[in-house]
Amino acid sequence: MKKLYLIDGSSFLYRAYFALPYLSTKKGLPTRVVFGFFKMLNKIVTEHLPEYIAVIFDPKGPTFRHEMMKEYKVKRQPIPGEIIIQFPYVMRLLDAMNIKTIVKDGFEADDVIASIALEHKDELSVVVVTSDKDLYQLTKFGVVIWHPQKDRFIDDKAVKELLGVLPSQLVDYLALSGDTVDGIPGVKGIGEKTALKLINEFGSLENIYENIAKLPERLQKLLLDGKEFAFLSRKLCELKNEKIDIQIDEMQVKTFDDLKLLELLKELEFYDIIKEMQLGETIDLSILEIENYNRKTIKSDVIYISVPTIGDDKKIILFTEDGKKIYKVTSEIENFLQQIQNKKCYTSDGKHLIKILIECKSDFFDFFDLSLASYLLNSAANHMHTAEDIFRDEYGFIPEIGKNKIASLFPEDEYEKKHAVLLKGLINISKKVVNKINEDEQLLRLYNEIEKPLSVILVKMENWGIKVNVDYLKEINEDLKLRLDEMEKKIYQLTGVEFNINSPKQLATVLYEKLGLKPVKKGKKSLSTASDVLDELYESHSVIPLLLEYRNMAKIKNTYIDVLPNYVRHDGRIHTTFNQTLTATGRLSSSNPNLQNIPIKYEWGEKLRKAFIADDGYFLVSADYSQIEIRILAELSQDENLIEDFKKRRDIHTMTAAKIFGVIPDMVTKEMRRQAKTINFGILYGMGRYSLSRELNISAKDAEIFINRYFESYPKVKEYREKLVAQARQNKFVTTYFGRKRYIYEIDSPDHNVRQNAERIAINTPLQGTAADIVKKAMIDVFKDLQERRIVFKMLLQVHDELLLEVEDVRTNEAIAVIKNKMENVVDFNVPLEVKIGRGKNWYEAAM
DNA sequence: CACGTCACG
DNA sequence: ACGTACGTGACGTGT
Repeated sequence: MKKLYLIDGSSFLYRAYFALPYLSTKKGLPTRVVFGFFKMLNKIVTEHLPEYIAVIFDPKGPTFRHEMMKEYKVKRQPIPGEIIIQFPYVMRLLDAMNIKTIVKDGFEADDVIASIALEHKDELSVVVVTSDKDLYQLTKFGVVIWHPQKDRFIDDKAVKELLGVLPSQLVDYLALSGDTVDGIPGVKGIGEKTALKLINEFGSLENIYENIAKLPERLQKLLLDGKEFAFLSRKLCELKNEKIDIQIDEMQVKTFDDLKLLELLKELEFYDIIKEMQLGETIDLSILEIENYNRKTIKSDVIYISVPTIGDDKKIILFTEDGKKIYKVTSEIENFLQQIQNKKCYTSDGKHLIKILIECKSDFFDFFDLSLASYLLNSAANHMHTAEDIFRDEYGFIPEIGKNKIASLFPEDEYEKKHAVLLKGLINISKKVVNKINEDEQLLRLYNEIEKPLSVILVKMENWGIKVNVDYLKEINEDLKLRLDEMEKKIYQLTGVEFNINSPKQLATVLYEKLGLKPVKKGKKSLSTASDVLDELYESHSVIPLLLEYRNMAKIKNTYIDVLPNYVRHDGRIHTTFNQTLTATGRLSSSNPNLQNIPIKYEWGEKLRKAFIADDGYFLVSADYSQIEIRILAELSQDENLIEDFKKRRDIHTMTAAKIFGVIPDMVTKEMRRQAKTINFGILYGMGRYSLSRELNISAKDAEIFINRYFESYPKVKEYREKLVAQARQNKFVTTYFGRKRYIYEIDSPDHNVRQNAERIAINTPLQGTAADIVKKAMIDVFKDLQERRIVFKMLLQVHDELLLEVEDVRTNEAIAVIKNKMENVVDFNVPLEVKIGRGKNWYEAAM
């Protein structure tokens, strides 16, 4: 007889959760539930070989609770958050495994399982996979239970052996003993032993109560007190036979969707499973050998180039023709570069290759930058799309000589060997990635028209660097040191203790225990001393203002003034690194050092920015988009009111204030404008009433009123936000104006917090991302125009909505006009873009 | 290496 | 009942 396996989904979820140790991806996504779920399910599929299979869940997934139990206020163990978080992944897993998932509105999983089992019990051998004792009832109809923990089949006889009662008595037994796992209350004070004795003596619940007088007094009392619960429990346990509209064909076992499954397993970082199942394409590494280039004639039209970073001075290039052999270029690099001018070249770090080209004074030639394409295809990946990242994504491991067996294949130097293996895999991946990006017209355009040309500019920016006045930094550092010493002493004086102010833990002890300050604002593990908390305590102790100032100064000293001079190279300039393939939204990031978070506020921020200077004969020019994200919101939502405000060049926060407070713009006070500004930003971030109330220090109710007033004033904004969430829910991704994609799988999470966070991401990403696209395109346009005009300039920094350039002083006026014009006309929106631009001998002046 | 904190947009 | 804004990078502390 053919086999039908009905799997109790929640049973698997819990089993996986409790049986395994904590497991999570690099980014912190817990994964043990999906892992265990897969293992168990895969075992069933591959070892039991059923012809039909289905997994059944309660209607609201793992968060389901019996409605009836709510009425009776029966407490069930809360669902572990881990299970809730991983539930969407389990659903994706089932989808990828092509296994029928059944969730019936209004029907408990148990009842659905029972109904289907009974429907098919005669023509199929039905196996119910569960550890839920409720379902053991089914054995009386010849249905067999597979218990995943005990790893055995259970039939009607086995039920009697295991529990001591017949399947037909099971409900009455559970009505008394309860089942904590399943949330069946049972009768208080009666455990498995007593229940068993009673059932075996009297047979049924009714019979027990009829003969209650025969029982000892203590038991009588327990039974009478718990009578309501006993019958409720029984009702909960009874399986209903419903009409479930599922055709047997729908449950037919199919082969897995290997591609989907691989994607998911990679995302969950289940590399062992990928290997085990041989899902990743196995690379034939055996033909690899490394040979010296020696001015060889390169025959192939397609080559893959890798430039390993060995040391600063030692340059080597590895390349391969059609993946047949790896060649090493250590000398004759110019000759090599000459030869490949007209070939189709691939590489996984374009910026690096361009730097080599520049160093070798070779002409620029075109190549395919795998990392940029890989980034566009999945910007939400939790890595930087380096060669290793891309390789690991595909094959599930990183070649590591020594640990890995492939090591023995290489007689050459280890470092090169590792790269040779990478190279071989990356060739295969390149082909796939090229195909994938060609499928999405918009991503292809982003690649060709934005990311690729931008990478060339970024190289130049990194190479140029920005001039820093180190002497000046040392000077103000002396000041800073003195001031910090003073403040330290004062803080000790005011608190009466000497302690490490930089230790949040010690500071918390001093503030909250020694000084007995307020019952605190917030705190998870230790009590928070964050600045917003201290702000609220501002009046309660004279040390608080000092602490805030001390923190600010210490931060600027430790993070900037002490550190930046170490980054200044012999040319007197700091060369940051711009990462083009990191952020989920499409922004750049800057590191080593990060020049996108140089302080600007307060006394010391100003002082610091004055250290970034123009060379003699140059000016720094700073150009920044004003309120670009709100303008983009106006354009994308096509909200007439918002568009009009910008068209008439009105102050947007004032206009918002006028609308939500119902006054004319002239009546808007500073405080009203401030609140409106907070709301405007909140809208961009998908903020809710609670966070707004916290931010504005008003009640949640008032915050809600504000938000409602906002949406009444800008109705299309509300629509647009809702549209984005709906889009995300449907596609599992959102896009920017230019079609940049961000996948958001969490949008389906049953966990309220996770899902709401996903919704905020869905709202914010198109706005932040479109801004990022616009600024990137602006960089390209500005660069090109200045270059065509032969203006001597250096593009130095991009700080999300600001560009900083160094321009020859004699043509600064012209350059300013060009920059402003290009930036404002990057896109043809209904909403005007506005750029504020200034010049100066230092960054502070330029951005004033 | 995680955490709390804080710098920027 | 709970916790609460998007995107980053870097520092010091403390396990």
